[in-house]
Parts: sequence; structure tokens; C-alpha cells
Amino acid sequence: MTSRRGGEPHSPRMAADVEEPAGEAVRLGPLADYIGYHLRLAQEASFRAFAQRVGDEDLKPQRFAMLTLIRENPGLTQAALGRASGRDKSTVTPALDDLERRGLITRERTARDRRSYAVRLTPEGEAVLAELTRHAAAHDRALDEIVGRENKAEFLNLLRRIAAALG
Amino acid sequence: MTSRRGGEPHSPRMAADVEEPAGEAVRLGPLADYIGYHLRLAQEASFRAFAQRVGDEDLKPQRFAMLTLIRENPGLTQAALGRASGRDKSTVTPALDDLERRGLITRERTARDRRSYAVRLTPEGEAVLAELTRHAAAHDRALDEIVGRENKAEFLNLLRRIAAALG
DNA sequence: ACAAGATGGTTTGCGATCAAACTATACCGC
DNA sequence: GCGGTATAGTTTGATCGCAAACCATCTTGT
Repeated sequence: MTSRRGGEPHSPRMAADVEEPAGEAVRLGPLADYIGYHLRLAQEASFRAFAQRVGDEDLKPQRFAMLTLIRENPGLTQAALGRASGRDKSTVTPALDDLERRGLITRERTARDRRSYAVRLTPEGEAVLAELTRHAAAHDRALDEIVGRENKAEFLNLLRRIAAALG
Repeated sequence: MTSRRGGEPHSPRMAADVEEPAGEAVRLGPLADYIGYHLRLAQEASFRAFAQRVGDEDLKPQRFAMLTLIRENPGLTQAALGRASGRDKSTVTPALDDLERRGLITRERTARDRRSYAVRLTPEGEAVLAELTRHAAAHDRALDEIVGRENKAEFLNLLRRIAAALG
């Protein structure tokens, strides 16, 4: 095979059988020691495991966090909820639309600031959250096992430091 | 489309000024000790800091990881790239379309397996990656500082363990 | 009190991502 | 070989997320 050059996207050039790392042994290079890279892989693995545990039909981690924050801070505003859960306000709106449609939360206008809503759980929301919390607790116990009891506190502190320093 | 203009709340109930956590002191409840929750916040903070550092116009962490993996494993397939970077193959395709359009990578059919492409960096891709690597290294040095030199190895190991155990 | 700016919420536009359906090719058992 | 199954890549459809534009309301400076 002659090695052709050229810049056509998707032009099917043939390559002789060169090195081809083929096997699963992919080298990570500098990535291997980057905190950011491993942070992403770990977070996504955790996310998927959680979603799988509660079932595809159910509520995802993001919704769970929002419901918990609402229960812990009844009447909080959407903006406060967004800050606490690390989501943009334009993400909070449709998420709450969904939770409201499902009858899990209420939005009430407040006299104090008529721009904002006071968000609260409905009894139904409390019930669903209680169920979700069981799944979440089981999920986090699994994470605890992986991390190890003796390392958890330090690990959490490092994660908090990263979020705080870069947030 | 939840078509609802700012004027009409869905259930326009007025709430007298009840507790209203108002201030920024939002209680996290059980979330405070969940590894998954802090993992997500830390990852997103890191992601945003990286994107900001390389500039909005430039390539995001995901593209950087892909370019690095291609450089470290020239000729690897899209499937292998997806596995290594933790992305679905249907995510890899448009990402490589973009990188190819920018002239940073090439896709060549191989004789060995005519279903797959051998992906490689162009000289232009090498140059862009070199520049990106400088930013990434600076970013990770910042993370190193936050985590602390003496904690980094252990921290990385825990992240790897989580990704491996739940992946 | 009033104008200027800040803030809460919604909408729109865009990119990233996955899952599932599909095509083409490779591999395996017989 | 042949058929069945597995794999590489693409396409489509859906969800999630952010940023920016926008309106309504609150706050602040003077």
C-alpha cells in the first residue's frame, strides 16, 4: 500500500498493517496522572451505577439531589436550589417543571419576593424521596466499601476542597 | 413545551412568609456525606476550570483526552478510543468528525479489519495538542496544589478504584 | 421617588451524551 | 464454505446541561 496523503474527510485510505495497538492495552500517556481525568471517569461510573440501581424508569441522581435539598430546606427558591445543586437556573426550571408535573413538588409565590417561588415537597414527593433515599444510601455504602472506611473522611475533604477552590 | 409565561403560576397559592431558609446557608442533609454527590461537584468544578483555562474558543477536556489517547496510541480504532475515554461509540463518531474537519486527525481504513479506522494525529494535530497539553498541565498543577502533593497518589488510587469497581 | 443595576425565573439555541436501530465486515462452529 | 453471532462505525432520537436574551421585580444610589 502506498501511503497517500490528502485531506478529504472520510476518504477511505488504506494503511498497511502498521503497529495497531489493537489489544485492550491502551496507553494513557500524561492522562494517567491527571486528577481531572480520573475525576471524570470516577464520577461517571458512580453516576451510571446510581442510575442503574434506582432503575431506568426512576429518578436520576440529579433529581434525587434536588428533592433532598428541597426537603432539607423547605420553601427555598429555585436560584438557591440551583446554587446548592451546582446547576444553572435554566437547568432548574425544566427539572422542577417535571417534578411538579409528577406531583412531587409545589411552587408557591411568596409575599416577600414576588419574583421567586417557594419550592416544597408534596406528601407524594416525601414518599418518593424516602424510597430514593434507600437506593442512594445503598449506592453510597457501595462507594464507601470501595474507598474504605478509613479513607472516606479524607477523600470527601479533598473533593470538597476541589469544588470550593475551583467553584 | 411547558408554556408558561412569568405571570401565571400554575398553582397560584400565596404563602405567608414562612421559615424561608433564604440565606445562602442551605442544608445538605444526607447529601453532605455522600461520596457520589461530592464527586459530581468536584468533577464539574474541574471541568469548568479547565474549559475556562483553555478558552471558550478552544478544545474542551473531552477533545483533549481523545487527542492525547490518539497520540499515545497511533492507529487505534474508534471503538478502542471510546473505551479508553469512557465514551460511547456514538459519541466518538461526531467528535472525530469535528477533529477531522479541523484537520487535527486522520481516519484510514486498515487492511487488517476493513470495518474499522486507524486514527492518527496530523502534524497540525500534534501542534494543537502540544499547546493544549501546556494548559492541561497547568490545570492539573492547580489541582495538585489543592489536593496536596502528599495526598495525590492516594487520591488518584481511590478515583481509579471507583471507576474500576463500578465501570 | 426615580433611575440604574441586580436578581429570580423562563425561553431559546447549542453541544455533549447515551441507547437503539442499522449496515458492513469479521469470526466461529460445523 | 455457510450460517449465526459478534464487532466497527454511523445515524437517529432523546435527555441533560450551559449561556445568553428576555421580562418582572427587587434594591440601591442619589
